[in-house]
Amino acid sequence: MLYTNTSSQDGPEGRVSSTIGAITQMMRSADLGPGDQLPSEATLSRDLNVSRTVIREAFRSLAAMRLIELSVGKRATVAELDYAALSPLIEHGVRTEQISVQQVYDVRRTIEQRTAALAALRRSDDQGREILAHATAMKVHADAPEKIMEHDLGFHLAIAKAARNPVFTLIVGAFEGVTRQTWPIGWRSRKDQAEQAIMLDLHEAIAGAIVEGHPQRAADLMAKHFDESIRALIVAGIS
Amino acid sequence: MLYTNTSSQDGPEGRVSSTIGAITQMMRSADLGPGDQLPSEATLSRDLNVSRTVIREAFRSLAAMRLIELSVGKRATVAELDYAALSPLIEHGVRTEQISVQQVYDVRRTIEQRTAALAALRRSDDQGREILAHATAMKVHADAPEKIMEHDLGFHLAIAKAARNPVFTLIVGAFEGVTRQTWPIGWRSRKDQAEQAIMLDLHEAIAGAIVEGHPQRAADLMAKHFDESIRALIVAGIS
DNA sequence: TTCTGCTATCCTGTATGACAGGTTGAGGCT
DNA sequence: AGCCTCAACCTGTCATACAGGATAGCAGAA
Repeated sequence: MLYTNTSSQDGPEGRVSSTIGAITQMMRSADLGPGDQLPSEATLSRDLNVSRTVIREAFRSLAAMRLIELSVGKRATVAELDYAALSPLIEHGVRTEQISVQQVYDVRRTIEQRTAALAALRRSDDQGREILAHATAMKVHADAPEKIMEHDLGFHLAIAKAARNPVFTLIVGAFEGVTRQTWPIGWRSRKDQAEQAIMLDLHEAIAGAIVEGHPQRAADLMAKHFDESIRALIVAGIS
Repeated sequence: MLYTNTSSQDGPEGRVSSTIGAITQMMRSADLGPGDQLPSEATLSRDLNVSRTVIREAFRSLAAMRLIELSVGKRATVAELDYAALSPLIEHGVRTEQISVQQVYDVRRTIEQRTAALAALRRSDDQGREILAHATAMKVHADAPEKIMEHDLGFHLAIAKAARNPVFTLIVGAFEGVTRQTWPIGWRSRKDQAEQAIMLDLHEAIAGAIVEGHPQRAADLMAKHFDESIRALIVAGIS
């Protein structure tokens, strides 16, 4: 009495895929929002006529796509958007040489010109302060590249958040992993302190333009910043 | 003799997460590229001292993130970049009202201005022909909105591919699902044939600028196109 | 009566064994 | 040499079992 399942037709991609579809459709029908609970694995197993194994693999898939969140002992919940969701994919593309670092920086340049302009228009006071704080912190820790990098990443992410469009945040977050791997290379290629100071000053200038509400200036400075960063990476021999 | 596993420390996130890390690191160490095979589930189960269950859930997660590809009977292989990888995440964000349609279009406007300019600079002859073909096909099927939409989607994706930066393709592809759901609304809001003709002409003009190699003109026309599309959605009451 | 602590219950994480069915390569037959 | 068959391997799914986290409800103490 193995297959009692002749009634539900599996798509050509197997039961797990069908189940993923069924669960997403169920979320849609029930109009579940972030934080809402999904049925338990056992319940879904009964309702969809598949084993708990299949439900679990479907859950894992949905969790990997950041549509739901799993935690032990508790039911699965609908997930909030997470800016880190896309990082693994981009890192994989770069590692397998399907994406070059320069291509990543070209996209960042395009996106962040816009986030800088939007941030200048839409930032809250708190967001303005946070952006400025990251920029000044970068200068303070001038001898600790690790800390400079963290504040640099925080700087760009804070600008994306201040642009008040979560899709931009998502995209900027997607590049954080790759940036973390390539940043030290670019930093080392800026040989003397003068070159390093130029980069730090640029960050401060961008923060200033955003805080003072000059979108065009913020965008232009951001473009300049990326031109300079890309140049530094080329000097270091990054393709 | 249940837990023989005291040697390998599980991270605080459970064995599946640790195993995902171990597998990605293994791919890195072995320098696996797209198409290369991973070890079998049984082998990994032995090597990593976890059950096949854990290996399978880790594989499902990696497959959901599009880092690997699974197929029955064959071993898992390292995946090529797939422009459709991000669609589910964006759709989820829109469905749960964490992202608005206008925010999606603002990002598309930003990105596709750039892809249009790059396409004008870098397109191959074949790519130019394909872009133009989509634009003219949209006019031919003027009475079949379904077909117009498909050629519209193909048009924008072809431009992204002609820009020769897979990250742009990835991002443009991410919005295909959402666009497919909102496109008909925008189309219906263009009441008379004159308004519809404007949109079709714009596509043809963009294709022309790309084929003739005018990046600035292509970008400007693309911006105009999105301004018009966003206006049409606002008229239709899309927030 | 209200607060506290314990327990029964539900739920997820992991392991194990079993079997159906797809895939592939090694031999053997023509 | 070319083709065919089959055994070995591999993934997909199911059933069952148990450890341990989470939680509500009940009982006892203040």
